[in-house]
Amino acid sequence: MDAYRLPAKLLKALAHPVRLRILNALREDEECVCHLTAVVHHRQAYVSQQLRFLRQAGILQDRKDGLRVYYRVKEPRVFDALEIVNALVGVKNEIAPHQVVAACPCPKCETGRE
Amino acid sequence: MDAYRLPAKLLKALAHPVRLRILNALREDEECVCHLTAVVHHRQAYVSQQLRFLRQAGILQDRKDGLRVYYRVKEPRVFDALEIVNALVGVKNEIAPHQVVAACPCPKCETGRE
DNA sequence: CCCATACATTCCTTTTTGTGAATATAATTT
DNA sequence: AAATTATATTCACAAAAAGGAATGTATGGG
Repeated sequence: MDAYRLPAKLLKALAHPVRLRILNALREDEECVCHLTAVVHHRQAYVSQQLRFLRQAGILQDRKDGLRVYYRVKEPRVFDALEIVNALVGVKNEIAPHQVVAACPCPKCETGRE
Repeated sequence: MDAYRLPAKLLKALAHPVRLRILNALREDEECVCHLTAVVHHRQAYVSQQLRFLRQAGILQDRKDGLRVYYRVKEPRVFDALEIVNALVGVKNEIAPHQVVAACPCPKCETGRE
């Protein structure tokens, strides 16, 4: 009967400030955990927890490459939904094109620093 | 700093099966509490709780008319967001054009029965 | 004024979620 | 193989949400 359980579950995964922030960092490209940790200003273990939450909700997908794990958004349409929500509450979050973070040792930040 | 708190709060209000069901009943028009209670198959007090939740989140608006209180969705754009979410999880909830409910004594259901 | 009806609120208990701390795993380097 | 680095998991506790039950309020009718 409940055609509402699944969407509710997805919405619940989205309904968290830190997770929204992570998703916003994944708007244009995949990122490694160390990068997300730096961007989001939380401990690595905590970020991993939220990433697992988003992964289990089917929102994120991960890819291993050596020591690093890269996360990406499975379905860009989530951003369409989030943009509507942002508009409804009068918020616009800018899409930063891969913020290079000093604390992040990943290749993408490395080349940005060169 | 947190441009993510507000959207997260709105999403949390949406992230609940019963509340989604209520919203779906409000797709095309306002409805009174007694009608929503009948449609949603929950106790009136419980429905009132969820309605308050949605009202406090700024999603619903109420209008008094005699004994009855009619609720309506403030911003139809929430349905756009919800439709994307539904599509993402592979659900489509049909828009029933004001289901006439036997248990509901409101004028809209009355005229439907005549 | 009393009663019935429609809706709201408050209180309480159970369950779920949030978050920190510590620890585990797995690939890489030396 | 040991150490290092990147990431994941587990445990414990606090905080919040879910939901039931009882009760409160307000409007309209007799």
